[in-house]
Amino acid sequence: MLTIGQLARAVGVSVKTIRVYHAKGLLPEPERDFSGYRRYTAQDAVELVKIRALAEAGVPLARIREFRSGSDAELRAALGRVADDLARRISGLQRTQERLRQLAAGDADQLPPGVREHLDRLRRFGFSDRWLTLQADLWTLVFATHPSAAPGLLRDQGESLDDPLQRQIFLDYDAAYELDAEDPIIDDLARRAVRATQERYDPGNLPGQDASSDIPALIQQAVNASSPAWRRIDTLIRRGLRS
Amino acid sequence: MLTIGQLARAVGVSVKTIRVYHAKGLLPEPERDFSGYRRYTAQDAVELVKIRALAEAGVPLARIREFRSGSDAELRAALGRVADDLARRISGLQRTQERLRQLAAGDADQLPPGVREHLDRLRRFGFSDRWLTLQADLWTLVFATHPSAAPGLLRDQGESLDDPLQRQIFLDYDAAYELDAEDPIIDDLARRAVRATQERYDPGNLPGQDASSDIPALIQQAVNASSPAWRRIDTLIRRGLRS
DNA sequence: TTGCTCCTCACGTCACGTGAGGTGGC
DNA sequence: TTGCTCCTCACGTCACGTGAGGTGGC
Repeated sequence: MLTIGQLARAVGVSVKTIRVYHAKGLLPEPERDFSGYRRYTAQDAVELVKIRALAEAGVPLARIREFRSGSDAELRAALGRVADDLARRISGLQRTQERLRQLAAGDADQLPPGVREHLDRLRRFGFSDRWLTLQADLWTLVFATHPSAAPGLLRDQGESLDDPLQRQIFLDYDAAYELDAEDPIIDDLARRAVRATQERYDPGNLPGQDASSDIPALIQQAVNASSPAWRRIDTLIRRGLRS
Repeated sequence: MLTIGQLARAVGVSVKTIRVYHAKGLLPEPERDFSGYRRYTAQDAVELVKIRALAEAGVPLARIREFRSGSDAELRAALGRVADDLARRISGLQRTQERLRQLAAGDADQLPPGVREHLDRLRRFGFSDRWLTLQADLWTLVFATHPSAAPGLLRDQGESLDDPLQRQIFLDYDAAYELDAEDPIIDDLARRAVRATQERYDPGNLPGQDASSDIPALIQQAVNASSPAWRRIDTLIRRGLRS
């Protein structure tokens, strides 16, 4: 009944797409008329609509062909999984859309909300410019990669600065940058940091140690790279928290 | 601060993706350290997150590069358009998901709902097997390609069969299949069909003539191909409806 | 007759993925 | 030292798109 062009228009695909599906064995080659043209039935159109639904859902063509050879029950189950996958992809795209709207609304080249204030506090407490730069980079990165978790983490960090004991540990950490890695001050600093962390957080619930976020670990690595002393403090703290 | 691998993990892309973005000029090449490794700042991560938002929204990489060179206002407007496009794509995917769920639930290899009954009626009215097959194909195709409009069109078709005059026209159409294309019966039939159509529908609101659906036209073409007499009827009816 | 559609190769494209073969960092 | 990461080509892949060069249908 239908030529390849008519079928293509009916289903909303290109002629080439249909020919590719024939070549890959997704859609059986139909009868040819006396001049060699493919002639399609409505059943072919129904098949093509099904194939398109799967292809649009992101299923690779090779897997769609496998579906055709499986049993009806298998196919049913596979379709369910594909639909679930698609649901996840859709919500991913909705998050992408949200980010686009945010980018369209404001200029994201500035510091994330609250970070400016956080940095101002650090400056007043006497932290070094190096530490401030590092913190600016850190929070920019956390906000860019984990927009939902970032505000909570920043608030937590702000609270820990309220405690003079904690604050002193951070100040000492900052100052340790230029120390020799073997300096005994470093061992003392690491011990205090471990104790303070254990008092502040439940064990097994340390911020930045949860599986959902490896960003702090990355930051830590990047931080470590810049100073042998900082590298040693990190090693000692990790050892202390594990034992 | 960050190596390419760390940046990749932070943003959730592959190392290769980042290198491709450098090669295509989407993301500027960062400084290298003394051993030739690329070293990224948090700002680079923010840039990369923006690029990914656009890429995930389906914007071609070449257009993303153009965005970077445009003014801020242009970029803002372009982002809005991208977000709108994405919204459309998302609702398309939601329809795809709905189709997948339907395929997972029931076996779609059978006739669409109501078509079986329609065909039974046609048989009782004395239509030929050829006509029944054609109608089965036609409705299967319409339901596959226009699932939301199809039930209404089928109901409309059912109603027109209630009218003995209309029904006779269809029966004569069916029977004309084997007539010579020059047979005067055909001219009479075409005149009656035009009159009935004009009485039944508002001019400019003929079903299947609206822009939203070229399916009936395709079907008609396919139908025409099988009989010179039917081809002639179609030509005469179109001429009659236009004048 | 003229424009439109169909046919089959063959090559192009887009956004990466995958080694190959070699070097640097903890 | 050993496994992991980085580097630069070069080629592969997936799902089509795009001619090339030719023929059929209204």
